[in-house]
Amino acid sequence: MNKKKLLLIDGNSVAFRAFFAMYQQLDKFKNPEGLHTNALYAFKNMLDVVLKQEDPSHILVAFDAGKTTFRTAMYKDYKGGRDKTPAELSEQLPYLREMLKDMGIKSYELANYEADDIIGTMAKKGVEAGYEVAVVSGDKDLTQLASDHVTVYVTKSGVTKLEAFTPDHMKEVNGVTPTEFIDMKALMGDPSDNYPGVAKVGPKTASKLIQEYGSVENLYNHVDEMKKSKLKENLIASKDNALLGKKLATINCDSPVEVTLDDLSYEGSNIDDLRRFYEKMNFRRFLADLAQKGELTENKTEVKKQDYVVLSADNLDQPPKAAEVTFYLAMFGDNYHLADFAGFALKIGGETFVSRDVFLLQESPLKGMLEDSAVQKNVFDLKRTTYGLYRLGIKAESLTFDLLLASYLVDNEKNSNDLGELVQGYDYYDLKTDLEVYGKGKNAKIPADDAVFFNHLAGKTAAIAALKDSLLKQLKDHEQDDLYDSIELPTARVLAKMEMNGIKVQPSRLKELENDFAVRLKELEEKIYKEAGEEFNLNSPKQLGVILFEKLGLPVIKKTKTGYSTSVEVLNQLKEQSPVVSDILEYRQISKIQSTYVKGLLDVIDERDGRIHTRYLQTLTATGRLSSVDPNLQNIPTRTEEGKQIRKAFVPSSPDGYIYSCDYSQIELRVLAHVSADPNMQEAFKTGYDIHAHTAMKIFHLSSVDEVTSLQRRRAKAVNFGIVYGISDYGLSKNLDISRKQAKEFIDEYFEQYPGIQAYMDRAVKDAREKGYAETIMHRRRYLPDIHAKNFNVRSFAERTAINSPIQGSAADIMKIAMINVQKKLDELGLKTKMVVQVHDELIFDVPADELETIQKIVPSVMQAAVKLDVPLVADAGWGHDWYEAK
DNA sequence: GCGATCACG
DNA sequence: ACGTACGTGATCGCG
Repeated sequence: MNKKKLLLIDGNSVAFRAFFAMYQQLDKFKNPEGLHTNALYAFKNMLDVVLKQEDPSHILVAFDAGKTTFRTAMYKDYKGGRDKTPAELSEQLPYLREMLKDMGIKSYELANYEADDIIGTMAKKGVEAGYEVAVVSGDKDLTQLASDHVTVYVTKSGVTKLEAFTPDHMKEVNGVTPTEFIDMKALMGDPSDNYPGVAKVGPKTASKLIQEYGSVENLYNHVDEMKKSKLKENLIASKDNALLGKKLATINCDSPVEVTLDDLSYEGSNIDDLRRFYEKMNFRRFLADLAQKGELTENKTEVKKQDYVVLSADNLDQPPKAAEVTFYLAMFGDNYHLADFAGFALKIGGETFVSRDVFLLQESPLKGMLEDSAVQKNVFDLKRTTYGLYRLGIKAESLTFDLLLASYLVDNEKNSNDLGELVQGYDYYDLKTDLEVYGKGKNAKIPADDAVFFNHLAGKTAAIAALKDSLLKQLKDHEQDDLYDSIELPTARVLAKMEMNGIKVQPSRLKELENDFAVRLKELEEKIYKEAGEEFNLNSPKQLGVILFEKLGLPVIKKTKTGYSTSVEVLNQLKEQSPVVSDILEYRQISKIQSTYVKGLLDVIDERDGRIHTRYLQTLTATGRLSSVDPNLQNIPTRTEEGKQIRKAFVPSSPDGYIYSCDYSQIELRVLAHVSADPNMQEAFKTGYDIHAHTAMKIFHLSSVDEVTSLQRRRAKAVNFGIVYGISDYGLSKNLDISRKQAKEFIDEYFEQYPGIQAYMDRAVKDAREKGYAETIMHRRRYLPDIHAKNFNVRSFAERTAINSPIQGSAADIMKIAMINVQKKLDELGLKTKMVVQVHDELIFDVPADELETIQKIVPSVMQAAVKLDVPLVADAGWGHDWYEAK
């Protein structure tokens, strides 16, 4: 291949990003000599992504040579006031160069010049010589180099995601061309490089000015013609700053670099050197990758060969008796309610038994073992395993270790439903991923070759057994053993039962709705076509946009990446201008209900028992909440009357029975009152006030809750919600459709009235910064590496998450405890009532008529007693002959 | 396979 | 000045 592609990497800035991208792993990534290795590791990950994406013929990684450069000669404070590079990072830099060398990649630095100048110079040379050039950096300074033949990639959240800056993209982001971006920077200044620019000029103003005048110089040629304004004064006052800024911001593309393009030719790694380097750094992951690559080119060096015995009807008595076994039940596909069985593996001590024939499990030696509570079972995915065995008529007992749950608690980011992938996160490489063994998409299948499949199955039990102790230790170190033993494991068992129960659905009620909605949709459709003057696909936002904004000429309120936005928010603002808009809104609403709920639910009723069996995902969310899939029963409509009708189809299993619903009142705000220890908010809950009215009274300075108007209450409610989300004046103003200034006043007054809340928010952010994670009342963690991000938006998002996660997550903890306790009570009392659905703060039960009274007594009280907070927990109940009535 | 949209807490 | 609310899943059109 003759393609000439030059890859230029800004070594310092990418290393810096790499370091902070894996900052929370700092202590984990150390080689045996105590050298930190996290930046090296992340840098290598970035290189892999870029090498694959760009497939360069030539590569250079440029480094800064030292503190003094031609820029410091111009302006001595250039890059002054910067924090010193952390020692944990600088110690890695020499090894970074060593790694690059082993990878066959040239490093280069030049006295008096920055890496940027080297890159600019080589990019220029490259383009002149007919190369396509790709530049990778951790900051945006280099984007000024973008041109027809130069694409600048800037790392985004972490280092393996890259944002491509082409001239077009520059124009979109900044409104100016890459070269004009220099002028923009000159006006704005750059706080991180420590030069000032013009007072009060940020990106918006700078972009506008440069779009108008083209350059700093031309701007100053015409500055006298500008209307009198503060901006004009500031521009004139800072002329020298702006001109200096331009010099500092301009990359020198004619630096005296001594390397030639030919020097940069990339021929690939020196595998032996690289292997030695990985060994020195203890990069087992990369070592495994090297081994796998070897597998592709040389003869097959399989993953570790497992020893196993194939079980059949003839040797079922062979597995020995034991107090502890590791068991894996293989089903093909995610939905274990319906998935085909594929086989199983059973590891007892050093022996592993495998088979494709899951019906062997129904034979007494194996069934007896699985149902024997004296035999502890280690598994991967307790709920899936329990459900699969239940389908085989086996009531599994003593599933006491679940690697999936343990790993989710230790670090939910490292978690995966694919065991092979999960264990790699724990440096275990003797198991392939399901993706590798089964394949992807519609080509995926269980391998026909026994040797391959059995090895994979046996490998799974080996991996579970191998990681058990380490995971248990990590749980202990995190003070999470109680969360694991007393909350997650029992919750999994409760959820398995709820999934088995399912909820009864009356298809006739959905069919009626289907017909009604079909008629209404048809009418609306015809009306809209008439109003629009033509037929089009109403479900296509693209086609709808053309009709509304081009044909009917309505004003464009918001744009999306792909075109006009036609969301509810936008359409609501256009309602007055054209009658067709209201009809479209109505069509959208009905159509959503029809396709997602009426048709969607009809499709998933189990014909065998007339019920819907959702699956709860227990190890998915970042906060500890559950999610519900196939179908999602946690978003059944409730806000509109048409939508609510869906709930009439959810019925008790006996005709005279009840659907009983019990939900926590304001659980998140109560958690906030508890964790913040704010006396005023605690007082409001202890007194039993309507919390939103109480907040309104406080922030609007009323003397009693009776004086609160409904508008004031609505606004106070929005503020309360906003607080839980990590409020901003902008978000609140948008939500309430008020000015940003007014929103800010509400927030300020709120903090005044509830001083503990502000303190909580500050503490939440500070704690997250120090510990690297946020934590719930039950010690559930959420890691927040972005809390150290330099990018304002990325960091702000992490800060809001640090505030929200303990609140949302603690509420989730509480609900899980409640579910366990309620189920325990149902069992103790031998009730036939079934817990059937959980919707975050609400539990739904299928209750026989004669148990209603008992349920009313026990459910709210057990929920309220789930944990003891500094404010009371309150649960409200409702019931009726279907879900609609149970409110 | 992804973005836009909209359903829920 | 920066540009935002927190957490989810299903459906549709479109490339």
